[in-house]
Amino acid sequence: MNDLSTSPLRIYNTLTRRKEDFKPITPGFVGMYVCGPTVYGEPHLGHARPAVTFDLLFRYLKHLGFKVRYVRNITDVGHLVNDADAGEDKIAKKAAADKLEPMEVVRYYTESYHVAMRALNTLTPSIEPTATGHILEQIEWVEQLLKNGWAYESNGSVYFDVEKFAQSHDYGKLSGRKLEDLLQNTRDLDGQSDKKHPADFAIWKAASPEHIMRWNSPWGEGFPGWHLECSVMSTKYLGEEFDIHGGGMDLQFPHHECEIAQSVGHCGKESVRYWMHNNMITVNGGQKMGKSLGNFITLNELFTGEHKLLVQSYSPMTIRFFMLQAHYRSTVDFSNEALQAAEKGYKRLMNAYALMNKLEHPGHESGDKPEEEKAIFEACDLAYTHMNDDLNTAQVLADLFVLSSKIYALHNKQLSMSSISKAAFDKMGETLHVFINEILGLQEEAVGGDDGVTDGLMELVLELRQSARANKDWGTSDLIRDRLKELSISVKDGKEGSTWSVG
RNA sequence: GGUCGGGUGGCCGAGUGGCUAGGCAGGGCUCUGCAAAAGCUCGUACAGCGGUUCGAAUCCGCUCUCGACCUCCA
Repeated sequence: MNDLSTSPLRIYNTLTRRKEDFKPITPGFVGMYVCGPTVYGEPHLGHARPAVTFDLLFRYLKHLGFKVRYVRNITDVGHLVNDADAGEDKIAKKAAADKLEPMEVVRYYTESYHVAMRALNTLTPSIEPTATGHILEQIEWVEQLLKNGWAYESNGSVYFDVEKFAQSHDYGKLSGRKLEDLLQNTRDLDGQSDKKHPADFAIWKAASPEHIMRWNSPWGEGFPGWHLECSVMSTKYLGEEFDIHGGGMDLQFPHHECEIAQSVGHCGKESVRYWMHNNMITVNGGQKMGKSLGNFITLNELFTGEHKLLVQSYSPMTIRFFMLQAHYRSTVDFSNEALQAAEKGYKRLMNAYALMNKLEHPGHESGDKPEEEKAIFEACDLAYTHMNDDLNTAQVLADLFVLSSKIYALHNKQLSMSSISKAAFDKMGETLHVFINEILGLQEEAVGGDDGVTDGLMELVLELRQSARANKDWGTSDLIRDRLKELSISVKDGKEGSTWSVG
């Protein structure tokens, strides 16, 4: 385990609205639960943000030496369309429209989600439970909540009694809401509900005749209320008390608020120690992304460039880098200009990293430029300091760019290797490796074969070109460079010979 | 309307009382057969108006503006 004594990991807890030192319930172990996707459509930018944010946390916690169990659910039942007509189950509607079984829809989009998440280099969660796989457990929770007096049955549905709960508990503490305010805003709306109080929420919902996703229960055929699955599955796999619960800010209310109420109602205590919420994604200058606005971009469209708002394609790593350049609690705005900037920045960083691995240090124990030495050690330390400060990846990347500059300078002989010690050189390489690969999850984008054939061929081509250059045969030399350029291979001539890269 | 969170240089985006964020784009210089890359360097920003302070992008108030959530419901 790394030494945390200098600066402990601090994370922002939505519950307290403060950054807190992270201390796991069981030393050495961390349980984290993150709200995953509802699989009724193509994965889009909105899916990428929490996935990357909590992948980052997962990676960092593991790097710090914790044994982490990361649970991210797949919601595959009973989802309503909220950007179209109200009152329709998203998955059921999609299934009806395409004449498919609901589970065919679920299967298809779960796979799409996994493919996109792999492309973004997110690690597979330890457990990825589905709501449909936990119907029995959810029914048991409903029964327990009824038994504990926190719920009531009404026409085949079961509702959580928020009004009663609020009398003895602070319902709304997570999102800063008050029950009275909620009442005010709901009073004049549809009063034909089975609910006693407008703020009550369904934990079991009776299925209407046309509803195709339905299960038997003590209250008749129906399906579980959507807040329930997360409470049930998180506590099943992480225990009645666990460390971190994450998700998008949009889920704070009502979803996470309801989870708290359910957990208290069922377990007699709150389950979650640290609530973490990533901010949302906007498009083209702060517009929210929505199908109705015509700026809804799926990840696949981003990867291929096939969308009317996109002037080019953007690779998965560009997207990941772009999101990491912002802090996870800030909104991040997508535009072609911003993405192109990110693409270049990403390549600059990765190129520096590749050069680092080719550089060799003679081995002397002290350098003759103490200020360079100091700058390197400082940047390496700051990377950890900034990461520990609520995962401030924007600053971490800035620190890594400081190191990048040193590497380029060393590579171009603008900075002599004699300037820095072996220790500084090694520290720099180690820091870059750990942060880029392990923590930030950035990787070289796969191009061509990695069987050594491409490398060998390029070596040969560049050797031939080098001999042409030695003969001042600029025609041949430039022809080779131009033709390679047409194949998207850039050749750069340096003092120590030429290097090539794709893109 | 209610609750909460934002508005930073050409673009993106850190930063919460005084010290260079960083990336991209642009100008200059160096290197270079040319090109590219890279290094050095320049720009000197903090929505507006007041206030607190020796000193504010950073704290307080007001205004403007953007966004999230706010019946049913994953």
